[in-house]
Amino acid sequence: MTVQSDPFGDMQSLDNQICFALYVANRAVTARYRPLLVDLGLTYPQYLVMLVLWEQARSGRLTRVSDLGARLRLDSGTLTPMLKRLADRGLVIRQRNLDDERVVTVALTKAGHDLREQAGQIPGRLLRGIGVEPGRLVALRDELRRVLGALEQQVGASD
Amino acid sequence: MTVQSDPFGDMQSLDNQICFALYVANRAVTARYRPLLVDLGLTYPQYLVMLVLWEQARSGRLTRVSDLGARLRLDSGTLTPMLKRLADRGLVIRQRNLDDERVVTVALTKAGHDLREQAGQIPGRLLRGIGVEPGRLVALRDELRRVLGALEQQVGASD
DNA sequence: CACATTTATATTGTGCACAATTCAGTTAAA
DNA sequence: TTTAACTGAATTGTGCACAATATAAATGTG
Repeated sequence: MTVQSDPFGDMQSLDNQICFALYVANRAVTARYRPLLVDLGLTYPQYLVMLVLWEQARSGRLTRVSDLGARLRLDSGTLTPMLKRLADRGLVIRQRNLDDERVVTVALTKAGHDLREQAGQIPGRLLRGIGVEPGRLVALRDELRRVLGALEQQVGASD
Repeated sequence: MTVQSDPFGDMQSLDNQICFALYVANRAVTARYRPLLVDLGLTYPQYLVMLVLWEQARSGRLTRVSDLGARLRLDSGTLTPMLKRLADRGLVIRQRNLDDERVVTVALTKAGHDLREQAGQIPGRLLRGIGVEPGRLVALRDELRRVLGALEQQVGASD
């Protein structure tokens, strides 16, 4: 019923099917996080930043804006205002590095650290809410990583 | 080296791995479309709207804003300004339905129809650029659909 | 040292997403 | 038929993403 054979760009071509599925799935999953994250006063991208900061805190290393950017694949145009909002909420502190004043380091406040306990419930609640077998999710994760790996390896070797 | 065993929310829990991978992969793929779409003067969401309109045009049915919303899972808060931009570029015409003035139908202009020919090259160019075996992509598509199906079936039966 | 280049972040502007609200128009009920 | 409830789209406001540009600081070169 959904089979098509149009030579031109239609929603049935493989690339469209995949990219559209990615587009919709990403928003659907983010929407699943939303009600869980409002309790913490976080958006999903903010939650990702906090995850990185919590992880880094355990390793004892200072986190720079560029570290967050490398990890989350976001640039300063996205991160700077986001981090300012997190700072406004008292979860992080942004400060210029004394050695190299171009660098801004991002550190957790006590409130930022403490939030981690509440956040601990989220993964379980989300997985339960999705209602998909873990095996399927692992398969999805692996397929995503494979494609992502291929995408990030190349520079711009298209055409 | 990336194995962790933290009981609290960290980037290594399965849900974070999957959702983060989705988040990054979606942006990476959209970034791949961008240089191909600038030739058409479209963003990726605009391209999706055009794909639906091209498809609908072949079936002869009129497309309402709510049809686009149902297909793309977007609400009027996103679609209305997007469609206005497409109308400004002369690709679509928005008009109130005479029978039911609450409804707005979206129709392609000649320029909108004609753009389809150029768009026809995009799927192939994108797939070639990704450099991943079609088999893998099909697997990814199917896994995405499975999870998406599970997500969209439920209402809010979480907790 | 002076000067060009590079690096790290910030700023500006555009375009999604989405919650919440509004509003016109339709339908249903009293 | 007046009113109440509902529907479909538009509006408003917030928060990402990202391109392009700007700024300041560090680094390299002659």
